[in-house]
Amino acid sequence: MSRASAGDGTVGKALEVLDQVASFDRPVRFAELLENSRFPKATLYRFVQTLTSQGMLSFDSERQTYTPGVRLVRLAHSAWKQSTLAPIARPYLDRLADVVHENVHLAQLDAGHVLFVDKRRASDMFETLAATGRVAPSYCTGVGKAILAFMPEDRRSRALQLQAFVPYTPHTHRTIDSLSPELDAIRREGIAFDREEHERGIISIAAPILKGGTDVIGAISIATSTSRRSLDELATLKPTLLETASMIASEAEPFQFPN
Amino acid sequence: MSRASAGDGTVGKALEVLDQVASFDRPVRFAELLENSRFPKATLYRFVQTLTSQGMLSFDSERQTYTPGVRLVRLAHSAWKQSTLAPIARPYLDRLADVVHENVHLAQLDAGHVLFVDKRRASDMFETLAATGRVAPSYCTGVGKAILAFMPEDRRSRALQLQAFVPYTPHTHRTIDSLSPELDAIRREGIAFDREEHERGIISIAAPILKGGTDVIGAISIATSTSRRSLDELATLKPTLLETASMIASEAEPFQFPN
DNA sequence: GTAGTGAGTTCCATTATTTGGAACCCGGTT
DNA sequence: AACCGGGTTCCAAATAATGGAACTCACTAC
Repeated sequence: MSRASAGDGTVGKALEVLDQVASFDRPVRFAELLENSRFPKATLYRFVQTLTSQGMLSFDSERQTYTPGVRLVRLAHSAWKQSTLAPIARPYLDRLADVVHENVHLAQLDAGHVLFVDKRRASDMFETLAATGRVAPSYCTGVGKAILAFMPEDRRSRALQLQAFVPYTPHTHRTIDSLSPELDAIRREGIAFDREEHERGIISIAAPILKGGTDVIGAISIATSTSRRSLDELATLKPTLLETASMIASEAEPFQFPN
Repeated sequence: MSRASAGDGTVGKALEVLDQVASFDRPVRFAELLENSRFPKATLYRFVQTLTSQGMLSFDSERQTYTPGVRLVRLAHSAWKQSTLAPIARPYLDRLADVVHENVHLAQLDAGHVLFVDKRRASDMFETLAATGRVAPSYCTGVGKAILAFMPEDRRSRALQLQAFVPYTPHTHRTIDSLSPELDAIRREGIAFDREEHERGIISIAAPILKGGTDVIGAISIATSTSRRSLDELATLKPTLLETASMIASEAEPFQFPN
């Protein structure tokens, strides 16, 4: 869970606190933060004060709770437009969603987690916004495995180290040892499947987006429910998916994306 | 432009740098930052290093440029869901967009700027995501003026102080003195209009979202182009807009939102 | 080919900020 | 009236930030 080196001075510590607040996913009281914090009361207090005064946190004085602040929304807009595959991939996702009439996801990796940076939904057009920025584990999602499989060895093992291997469903991989052979297979096939590993009844087919044919910079997937489609049906979409991925990759070529 | 007190120590300074990078809205070289920075070279350099290592900035090593980092996208997801009117307002915006078949915006104020936190578009469903988090000046937009008009006197004058009064179009207010009477009118009417003040050919009608009938926590607007509708036609939507605003307000009642 | 230039990077003694234990405040118990 | 626990403030000691200057490296001009 912890990011980079804690050796990033005061700023790193403050951002750690910010992450902590965000990780609650609900308004949180100072005391709750204190419990789970490595910082002493006074120190944590000052951080929270600073972050609030900076608009990175917002404080509800009636309930005495903190939530991530609106300033982040502004900053993220800029981040999304510039550090993300989303703007480039957008037209391709549109087309893909149009053709397959299923959910389409675009993901990148951030500190060992799959970060959904864009989404198309066949039916519900508003889910999109709410889903952007959501994170999911990499070891049990299609996009996650697609990215993992094509990462350079050292980064992969570091990313895997961060995984908790929570058994979400009966099909979830429980150890690195059971996951590794599948990653080898994904590397060979160029395609990954999510076989109800993260959520019961949800399956997906995913392809890595490979810059220069080798470096993963993200992944796209088509996801659906077992009631709508079978894995075999999804498999027939492999050529379409791969083609889309490679088009995105070639357009992204000139840029450098975090991976 | 500057936020809060600069007295927020190292963290505040680092965030200032982050804002600076974001404000470029394009990949930016270290030297460019240095030019417009109040920090000496070595200091700025360390900030940029720290922020990059923290994932708040991302560095393109080929071009030697910085952009806001993906970590922000993750954090913003949480912020958007919790510190924003968006989740509450969502169903109401949907309904409103359905009825009027025009662009519908939801905005809040962040450090003197209008921050669009959600959007519905009659025609293009994907604009939404790209538009969220965008900022606009408050003195020349419908939502901005609606919010300004209902802010407490002291906050309003502080917010106005931050405005540059850039003359975007011939109709843009050029001074506080020309704006003030209109704000008085808006306060009386409960409704604000954008009469092509920000962008030629774009008009809107906006209503504040008033918590407890008095405290502005945001605004909604219906925007369109002069080629589609006239100001008078927009004016007929006043009751619908006001009703929607008040419904959002009453649902938001129990929470505290930054304003 | 060598001096010059400018962006980016590192060094390190000085300086300013952060740190955190402890004490304090205050509304709500017992 | 004493107690409690979350929240807030204080301040001397410890630590991290600061920034002027020096260095590297790629590129250009002469």
